[in-house]
Amino acid sequence: MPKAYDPSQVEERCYQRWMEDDCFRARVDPQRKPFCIVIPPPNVTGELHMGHALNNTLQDILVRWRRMQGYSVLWVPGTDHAGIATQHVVENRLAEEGLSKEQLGREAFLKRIWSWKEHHEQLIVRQLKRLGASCDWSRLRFTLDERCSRAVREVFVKLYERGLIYRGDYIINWCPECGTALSDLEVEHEEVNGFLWYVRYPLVDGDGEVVVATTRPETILGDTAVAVHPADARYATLVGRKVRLPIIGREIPVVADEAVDPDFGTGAVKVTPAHDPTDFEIALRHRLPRVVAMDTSARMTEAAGPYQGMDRQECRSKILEDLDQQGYLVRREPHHHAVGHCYRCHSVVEPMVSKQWFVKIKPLARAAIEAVENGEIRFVPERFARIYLNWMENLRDWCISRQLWWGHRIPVWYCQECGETIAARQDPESCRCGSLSLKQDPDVLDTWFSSALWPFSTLGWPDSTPELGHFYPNSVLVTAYDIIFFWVARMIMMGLEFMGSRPFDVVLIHGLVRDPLGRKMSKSLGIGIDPLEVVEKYGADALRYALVTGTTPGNDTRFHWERVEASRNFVNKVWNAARFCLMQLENLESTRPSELHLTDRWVLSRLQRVIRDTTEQMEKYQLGEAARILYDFTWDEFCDWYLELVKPRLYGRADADSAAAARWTLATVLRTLLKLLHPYIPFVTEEIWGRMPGCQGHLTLSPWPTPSDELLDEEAEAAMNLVMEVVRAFRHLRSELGVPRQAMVRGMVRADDADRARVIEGMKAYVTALTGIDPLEVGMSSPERSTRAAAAVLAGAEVYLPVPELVDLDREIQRAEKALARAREDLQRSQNKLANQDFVRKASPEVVARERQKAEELQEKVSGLERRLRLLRSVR
RNA sequence: GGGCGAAUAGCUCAGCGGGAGAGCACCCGCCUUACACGCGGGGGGUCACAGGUUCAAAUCCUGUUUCGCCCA
Repeated sequence: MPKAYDPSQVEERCYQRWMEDDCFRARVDPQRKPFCIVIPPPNVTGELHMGHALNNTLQDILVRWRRMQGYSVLWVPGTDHAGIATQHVVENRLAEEGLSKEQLGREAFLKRIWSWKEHHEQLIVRQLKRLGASCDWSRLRFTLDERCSRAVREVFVKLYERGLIYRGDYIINWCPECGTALSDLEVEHEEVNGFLWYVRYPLVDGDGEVVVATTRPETILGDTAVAVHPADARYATLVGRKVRLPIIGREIPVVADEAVDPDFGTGAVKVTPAHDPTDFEIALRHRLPRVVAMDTSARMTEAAGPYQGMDRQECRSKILEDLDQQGYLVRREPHHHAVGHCYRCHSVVEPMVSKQWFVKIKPLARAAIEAVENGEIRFVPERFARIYLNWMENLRDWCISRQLWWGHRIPVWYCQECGETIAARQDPESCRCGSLSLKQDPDVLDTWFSSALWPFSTLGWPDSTPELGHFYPNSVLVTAYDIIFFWVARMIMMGLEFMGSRPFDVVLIHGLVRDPLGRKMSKSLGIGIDPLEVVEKYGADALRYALVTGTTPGNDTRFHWERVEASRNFVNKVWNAARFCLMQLENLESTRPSELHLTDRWVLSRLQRVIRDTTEQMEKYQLGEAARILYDFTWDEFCDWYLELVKPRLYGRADADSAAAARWTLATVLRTLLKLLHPYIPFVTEEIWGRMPGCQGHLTLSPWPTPSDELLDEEAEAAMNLVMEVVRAFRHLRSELGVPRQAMVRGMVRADDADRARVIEGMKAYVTALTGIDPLEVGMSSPERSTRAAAAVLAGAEVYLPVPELVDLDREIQRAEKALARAREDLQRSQNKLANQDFVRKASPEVVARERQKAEELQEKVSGLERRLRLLRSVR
């Protein structure tokens, strides 16, 4: 076994063995409780980033843990076709070859994307395997594969039949760059410093005028009214009159509408129904016409008169110039406002009237709100439930059509003869009217429409498969908070609508992985760190451990190489602890020895608590906290204390029974620790497991430990606490006095009572082994010449190091005084508490008992220090 | 404008009603036959601020400040 653990020699081979033995295959077993997670499908656009690494590590921890607990576990892997993003990337590739998708044609272009998809899907699967993800690979899905597509059609048609999907002319967000409509969610609002322009609109009758303020002067060309607030006295006389649009001269009415904010600008606003959502609503109320002044490539239309053909930027500058020249521009003031940008290409989005397909959201949202309100679906941490509800409660209809080629083609056909609209599960051959001339809608669906079905489409829906019956609802959904609205909310709506029940019990939310400076990792900024690079350098176990420790659900984390290094060190620590154990375990006795040593009883007792605490934390999804408990126990108690304590029994010529008990304990603790650690660091633990005598099969399929009450041993824990205190005291004194490490020195322990004396007497050899104190005298009275010794006073015992040549009496007095002052202070505080009747009456009995014990110990310490000081002062 | 989060050791962060913690960094001493990816010892914090609730507050409530995020 090599001295340092080398993940590159282990991990891939290890994963291969799991696959060969089919460890991750899910089986529908009604006898066992199901545990099912569907992966948040990564986009086939690219490769995995650090966020995916975190997301999948969390899932894998849960899945491995439940599998060991005996659940029938299914983790469904898969990828997402990511409409806009993937089409974009492939289009860019084409552009490099000097080609456009139009030149290629729809079919050929789609073929290109499919081959892109094949390549990236493979890449992603490989990456997930490198991370250790224990998915059931036989069930790999893709949002655009045949099964998922069937589910999409089924849902679309059903919603259409139920009147929950409709097509119509409404204001949508248009990205001129991507050439498609976007949903409200796909628009990112960014604060920009722009201007507010004040423009004069002369009255048609008489010589008055209205001044309106606008941030988008080019939309003047689409104005069909001016609106004021009905209660605004300034404009009361103007309502019902007409103004003339500057430059193009169209006459438009002044209307009164509640939607106008009298405090914005002049209180009079221009109304551009075809290019602004609020104005669109106003126009409906006042039956105003819509003038489309800009087309889908953000160029001005015929309606823009002299500006026709200009793009929006150009038009804005030109019209401002013209307005100014013709005396219509009153003034301009700096204005800070939010402008919508496309979440994919980042160009400015234009609100625009357009014929699109929508999902009526209100009826679906109602049930989705209720499911979270009544606790059917639980968010961890809980605060995300409020965020979810807040958003769900004021939703607008969901625009689902996209002017793309890559995606689920909308299953709707239009009859070229009678104009009938047909939504169908199977491609129809003919119309009801008998016509064969049907044309399918050219658009595709929003990617999130198909991801919304993921929890059941991956299990075979709309067929009623055994998987669907067993694994739906899913147990947990693990995802970052940034797609709660995009994805989680929509899955809940669709699950409730089509399965009649929630898609999952728990939504476990995690944060984003940021760079060391707290910036969002971004490939374009060159500050992304490739998880595979980390895996290659430090191993997957180290990366996994680094990602989940020191984090708490829902909070962002920064990626630090030092943390990975620390995790690598931990993995190595486990490896070496095991190496030590395995060197001792050649002749493993599998039966429990009749007699256990104090140290055995102690470590076994502590182990029971660790089993209980880790499991409890995991049940609460506190995976970072569980990892911390395991780290502390493994490193501090098991390695630093137990392994050192056990050496004399194994190396020395101690009796065979004791050595056998030691080996049994080593094996027991190590075996249990490997199990507990396995969900976090699956590779190294499995590798060690494979080398342990008496461990059969795969660790990953072995049962999760349960704590045994019979091994809990408070007496042993108390005794060991005293021993450890004594050891620490000796080490401290040696270090303080500068006694060289190699030098054996005499030491004494005076115990306050016989029990304690017996404990230390019994552990003499071990104290010596750990401290280099030899001989060690244990008694109940102060040693002779103790004034010439350095001393430490503990609760119930004193420790002496008689090295007269190194002891400075004044320094000893000082040390004792300092310790006494501190002990007295602590004692006082404790006594005050206990003297408080309210405390004794109201605090829980355990707390009071603990406080009493603490006061007692402090009293012992104070008395001891007082004795010590009297003595020291008397000889001075 | 509405909502959410953060503020704890030099740095990065856990802890979230009863003894201030970890990793890294720092200081001292060690190649002690599992591990220098290590071992032993040590220093370092009015837990942002101001009120309140409570026998008890870093932890709960209210307000303030600073930073970040989401929605409109």
